[in-house]
Formats: sequence, structure tokens, C-alpha cells
Amino acid sequence: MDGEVPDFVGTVLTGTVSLTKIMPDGRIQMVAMLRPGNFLGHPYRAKSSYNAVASTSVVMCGFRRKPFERLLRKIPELGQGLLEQSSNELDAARDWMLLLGRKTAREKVASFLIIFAREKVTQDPSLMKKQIYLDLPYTRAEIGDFLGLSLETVSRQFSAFKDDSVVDPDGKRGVTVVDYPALLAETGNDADGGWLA
Amino acid sequence: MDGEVPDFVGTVLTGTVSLTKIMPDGRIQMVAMLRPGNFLGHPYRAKSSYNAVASTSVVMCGFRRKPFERLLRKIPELGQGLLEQSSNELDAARDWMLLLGRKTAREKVASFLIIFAREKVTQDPSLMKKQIYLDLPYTRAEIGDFLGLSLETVSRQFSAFKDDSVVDPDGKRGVTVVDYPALLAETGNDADGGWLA
DNA sequence: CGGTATGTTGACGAAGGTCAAGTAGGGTGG
DNA sequence: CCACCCTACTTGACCTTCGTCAACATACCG
Repeated sequence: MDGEVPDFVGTVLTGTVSLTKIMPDGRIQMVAMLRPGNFLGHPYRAKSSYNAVASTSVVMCGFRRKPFERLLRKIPELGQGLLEQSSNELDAARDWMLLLGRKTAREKVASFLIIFAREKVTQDPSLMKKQIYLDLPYTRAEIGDFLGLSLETVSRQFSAFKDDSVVDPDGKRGVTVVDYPALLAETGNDADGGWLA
Repeated sequence: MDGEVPDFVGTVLTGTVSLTKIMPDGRIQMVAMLRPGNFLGHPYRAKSSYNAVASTSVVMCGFRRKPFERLLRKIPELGQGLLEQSSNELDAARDWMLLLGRKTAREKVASFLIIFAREKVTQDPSLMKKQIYLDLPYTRAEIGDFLGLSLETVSRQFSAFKDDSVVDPDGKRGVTVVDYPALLAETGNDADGGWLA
């Protein structure tokens, strides 16, 4: 599924939606990864030139823009929630900017994997010392678009981490994180870290 | 001036404030450029690990966080303005991500210059066909932090644009844009473009 | 069972980073 | 007013990282 963001807004219920930017010559950069609970679209802003791509099958709760803005005016508490979410996304975008501008390919791929691994570790901290199986919602090419890398470089970094027994790729989209602390150390971040490892 | 963002929020009145992220080994990425009218700090979010740097002398209108949040609850319209601003910054951040992830050094520098040149052109469209003098608020090193480049690469791109008679550096922070349309064409964007050229 | 998507690996080259030397302004103290 | 110094900027030589192109492997789907 692929197309212009239409004149509606909504929240993601299940699945993963990606927003991408594309240059006239076809270069692509992913600029947002929306997971369940995240909000898609800007109230009060008609045009934003993104493409929305559903990476897995997605269920959304959508509203057309105009009625939603009326609702928003009636229930100001709603706006506060949106402001918080927007601030969160802004923070995430800025971690991502550090990644894009300054991290090496190896650090980028490690950071990418940590996003998904950390999600599981947060649910069950004991996983930190075990193997963590991940089902990535992206192909190598999409991971490249996420990280600002070519798909070949992404593939090579996966292989390198496999050689170092940090990670073990399994089929197309599966990976098991063999050594979570080691992977975390490869991200180039200090311990606390933001959204992006 | 340099330091942690303290427990306050506020709007920039004059000057330019930059937010940067720094990695343990010292690599730096600028993640926001706040100009007059922009808001600094997230209501409802205590910690964000940025450094705020005033690139020029700055006047701000600041509030401590707690009283401001009370104010915000009393006047919901205020929140709407903040949401709009936050959405705008998010859009800007995403244009910036495309730049960081996918543009060449030459395109990055062109895009950087266009941000400032466009500001002037918007005020006076006739400038588009004239020479535009800019007083950049940044050193080469800071431009590098903005664009995810080394300062040497920034310098080389300035020289290259000078050789091509697109731009004419003047002293430390001065530049005159000799050929605005040519510079625009170097950004790699299609005509409309977002915040970042 | 064959075909298309995706992933891996190798060889090579180009873009940009690093290191190093030298230059140019701008401000300060003599 | 001039000499000096400190900071920013420029330029060159070299090297690393990553992108590109290409061949091949694997997996998924009809």
C-alpha cells in the first residue's frame, strides 16, 4: 500500500506505518515509524509532502480532518494529548537526526535493532540476558531507507554482527539478538539513550 | 553560552538558538535551529537530553515549567498554538532527516544557504534575481554540525560554489548569493520544497 | 516446479573524513 | 598605531567508509 497522505488523520491501532520523503531522482528517506498508539497527520495543517507506507497489515482509527478539528475544539484535553505525542515524535526525530548525521553504518544498524529489542526488554527485563527473537517489519531496502544506507551496506552489517555472534539473522525478516548488552554497546549511545537506543 | 536545557520553557524573541545532541565520544549533531517566534522546551516533558547553544546574542521570553503548565491548562487556545508550532518543527525535522540521510555534501550546503536566502526572498521577491547578502549565524564548524559534515568539507563546498559563481563568501560569516535560482537547483529538491529548500 | 522478490557477497570507485600546513581577520595590549 | 595572538578558514595529501555494479543464492508464491 502506498500513496499520498489523504485529507484525514487518525491513530494506528495495529501494525506499522512508515512515512517517507522522496527526492525528484528517487532517493528515499524514511522519516517516521508509527506504531500502535501513534497519531498520523497534523491537525490544522493541510499539506505535508509525505508518503505513507504500511509495512505490515495495519488497522487504523481514522477521522476526516474537518470534523476532527471541530471535535478538538470542543474537547481541549484531546489537544494536550496530541501535543504530548507531537513532542515525543519530535524527540524521536532528533535522536534519529543524530543517527543519520553522525553514526557509522555499524552503529546505525545496531541502533535500529535495539529499537525493537528494547521494546521487548521493557516488557520483560529478564530477556536482557537471554536471546531475543525479533520479527522485523522491514526488508533490507526499507531498513536502508530508515538508516540512510544502501541495502547492501545493511546486509553487510547484519553479516558482520553475525560473525561477531551478536545477532543471528533468520530468513527474511527474522533476527535473534544473541547478545543484547553487546548490541547496545555498538549503538554509540551512553547507557540511558533516547528512543533510538 | 552553553549548558543543559534547564527546567524552563520560553519563546525566542531575537537571535538564534541551536539545540544539539552529543555522543559520548564527542560527535555532535545540531537538531534544531530556533529563530524568533519559536518555542523552546516541551511542556509536560521533564527531560530531553539536548544542549542549547546561543549562536548569536539572544533575547528570550522564559517561564519556569510548572507555572507555565498551569497557565496552559487555564488557556487551552495556548495549547493549540503550541501544537501547531510543534507540528511545524516536526515537519522541519523531517525535511532535515532527508537532508542528513540522503543528500550529498554539495546539496547539503546549498540547502543550508537557501534556508537563509529564502527568508529574505520571501520578504522581497524581487531579490530572487539580484544578489542576496547573508550574515550567517554560524561558523564553518557549526554548519558542519548542522549538516552532518566535517568543517573542511563545508569549506570545500563553499569554495566550489564560489568557483561556479553561485555564491561569494565574504569574511567569516558573510556570503552573498550571486545566483539564487542556480543555488536552488543545487539543493536536490523540487521547486516547492519545504522548510529546508 | 519455475519465477520473482529479497538477500548475500565480491570487486571496485567515489565521496567525504582526517591529518597537517599555511593564511587571513579581529581584537588586545604595548 | 602597530605587533601579536587567537580563532576561524582554506587547501592539500591521503585513507576509510560506504555506494555502485554485478553475480549468485535463497526463499516465497503461484
